[in-house]
Amino acid sequence: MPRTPEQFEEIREKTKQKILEHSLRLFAEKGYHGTSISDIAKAAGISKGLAYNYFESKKHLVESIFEQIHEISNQFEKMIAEIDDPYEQLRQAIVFTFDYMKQNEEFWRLYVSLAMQPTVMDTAKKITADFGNRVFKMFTGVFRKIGVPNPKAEAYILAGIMDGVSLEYFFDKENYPLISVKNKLLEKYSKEGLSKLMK
Amino acid sequence: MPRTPEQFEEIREKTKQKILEHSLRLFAEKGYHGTSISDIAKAAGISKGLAYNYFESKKHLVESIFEQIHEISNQFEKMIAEIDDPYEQLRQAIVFTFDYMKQNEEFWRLYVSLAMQPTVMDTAKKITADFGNRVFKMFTGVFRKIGVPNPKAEAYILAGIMDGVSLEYFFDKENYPLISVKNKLLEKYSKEGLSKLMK
Amino acid sequence: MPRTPEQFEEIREKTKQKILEHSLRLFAEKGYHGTSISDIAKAAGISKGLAYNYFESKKHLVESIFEQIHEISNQFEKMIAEIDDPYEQLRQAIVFTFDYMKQNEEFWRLYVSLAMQPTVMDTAKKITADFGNRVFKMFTGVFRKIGVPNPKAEAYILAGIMDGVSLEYFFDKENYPLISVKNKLLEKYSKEGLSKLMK
Amino acid sequence: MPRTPEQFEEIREKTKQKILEHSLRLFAEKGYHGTSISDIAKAAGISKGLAYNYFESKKHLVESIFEQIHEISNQFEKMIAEIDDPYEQLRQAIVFTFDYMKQNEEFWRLYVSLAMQPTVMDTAKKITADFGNRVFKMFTGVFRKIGVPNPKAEAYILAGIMDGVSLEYFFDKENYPLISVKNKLLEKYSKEGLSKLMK
DNA sequence: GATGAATGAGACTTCATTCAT
DNA sequence: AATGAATGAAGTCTCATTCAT
Repeated sequence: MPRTPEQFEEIREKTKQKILEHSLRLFAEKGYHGTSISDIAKAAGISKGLAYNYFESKKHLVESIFEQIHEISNQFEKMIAEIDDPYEQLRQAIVFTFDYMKQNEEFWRLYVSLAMQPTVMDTAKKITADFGNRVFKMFTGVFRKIGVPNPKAEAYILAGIMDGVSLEYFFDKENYPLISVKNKLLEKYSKEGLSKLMK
Repeated sequence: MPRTPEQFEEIREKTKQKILEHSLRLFAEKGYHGTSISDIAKAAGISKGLAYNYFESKKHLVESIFEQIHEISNQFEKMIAEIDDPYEQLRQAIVFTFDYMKQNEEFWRLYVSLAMQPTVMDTAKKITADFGNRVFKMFTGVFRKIGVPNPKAEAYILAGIMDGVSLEYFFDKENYPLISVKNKLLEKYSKEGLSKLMK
Repeated sequence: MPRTPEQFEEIREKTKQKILEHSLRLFAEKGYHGTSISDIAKAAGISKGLAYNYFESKKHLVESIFEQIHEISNQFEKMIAEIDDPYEQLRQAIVFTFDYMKQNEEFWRLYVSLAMQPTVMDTAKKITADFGNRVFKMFTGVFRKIGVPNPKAEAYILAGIMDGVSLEYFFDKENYPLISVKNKLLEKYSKEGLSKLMK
Repeated sequence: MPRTPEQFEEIREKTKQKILEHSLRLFAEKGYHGTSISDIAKAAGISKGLAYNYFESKKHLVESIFEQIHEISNQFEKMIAEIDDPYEQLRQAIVFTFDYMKQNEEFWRLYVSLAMQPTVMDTAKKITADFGNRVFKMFTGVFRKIGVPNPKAEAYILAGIMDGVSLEYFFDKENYPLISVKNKLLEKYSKEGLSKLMK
């Protein structure tokens, strides 16, 4: 009994997801160079050859993972766009970042570890840059609306904080006081916090 | 007649420096995994074998480079220790970080790119953690002296900013408004900036 | 369609045998250190890389070969155990050794050449020691049954003869009077030979 | 004050001896391939370059060591030649072998471990063969004089015993009952021992 | 006589990728 | 769709030997 095209499609999708899942985990755990296609295939319970049926190359595979960032980017922008109050926008941006970081550790870790790797990925660089730009523009807009002086610099700093905090959190997850840092940031970037600065 | 020990020492020192220099550059440019000993030897104008006369492995080589961070760490601490006024301490810390970043781009870039790599280096991790701790303690002390609420969180945030800014600067050096960000930070962490927050 | 597991198994077995065969020959001919994986691969008509699909290192490869000694050891013991008469046991032991030596020259040569190499193989040492012990115990038992004075020393001497004769035979196969030596030994260790000694 | 030619000669001789000594030790301990010229130079307290001033190559060095066997050979033959009684000749040959083995362990160990190595040394092979032949001829002569049947085979066996015992002794020095084996052999090859066989 | 920096060939090993089935 | 044997390039590292001083 031959499978219907739909069944084939389903199998393909499932297998693809399995590969993505395990390679994300392994890349995050052992690094891009520390993870071989063999490792991934074994973890995903498929043959090495099959992996190439789904992804052209190791690079394409990691880039595929990386492209998830688009989705995040979209979610993020959509969420922000639905809010009117710029202070609330900031609050949600911070909350989202911290939540996402905690809930998608593997992805975030991979993202952080690869973004700085030269050579590995031109595409990744572009994707990262694109994401960075969108976030940055969003922040700039918000700060401008609020009326902060030099909103661009302020946006770069907030973006920097987000990146820096991620970096350090992943560097030493056990000891990082994530909640206390988050609260402090929410306070700093609240209406009260910002208005103090503007006096 | 053999060369004198001093002559040998001089040769060794020179060659060692040449290797360190070129490997720093290449690691920063193409990443640790993207740079082979062969590349380094070629760049340094020596044979592959000779590199191993100076560094027992590729890992040891990169660790050697990494250990410069101790020196920076010491410079940094010493400089800060010589200042009494906590506001001035903060100011100098920020200035130092930005200056160092600009003047030692290659090293800083390598540092940032390796610190997040799993697998590669236990030593690097330890060195990085150590450096991070020292900076963090220093910041905490300063903020406590100033009387900021929750000085620990404040220290983590400032450390995060430094890391995040570095990250983003190196990610897109051409377009990053380093000076404007630096000034904004100096303003935020000046006596006036901080006292506004504490009201 | 992928090959069936059986087909894969068959391929693996064939290739593995090919590698073992050629490496045994080369190790015996040119010594362990004188034979590179490259040599073996070339001889076996496979790529260097493939050799590592079958044996995780050069050491493991030679150890794999070496482990054949277990089989010999077992054959030897089984054969001896099936005989009741101790004189016949001795006779068969001698015959077996000489026959095996002639029929498995390469293996025997490798065995002899490696057993004495320091450094190369801890495993080989253990295997060799184990084999030696079993043979030695067997001989001791036989001599004790026969009632020879100091059966232990006698066993050590017989074992020594076997090793020494192998050594010298392989050292100069062309000229070694293997048959005449064998006969002499059979005579010495026959019922008549031994009973003369005990008078 | 320039050195006299004699002084130079003395220095040369001393240094040469030092190199020979340490390389013998290291070769015996770690094997020929496991010992580098660097190791030897370090152990002998000289520079790598200097070693090449004394020995053309690593091969030549080990061959130089090997040539000591000539001396032994000569000592051995001279000693035997001075004895008239063939039984006493055998006795002394056995005693000499065991004594030499104990007193020159390193050399003997190297000899045993290298004699079987293919590739390494053509010269060593020749030297070894030469030594073997002389011993063998001597034994044959003795057995012929005594009137043993098939003196050649008997000589091969005795030579084999000597080699085999050495091999096994060095393989597990701690546990080898060298004295008891030696006594047994002296007994076997004494006038009484041999005459029993000839009845 | 003496040094040790420097070379370069070659060894072992890994791994992304291909391909016959 | 699926397998895993097979390839081959490239990488790390070692070491006998040379050579300028």
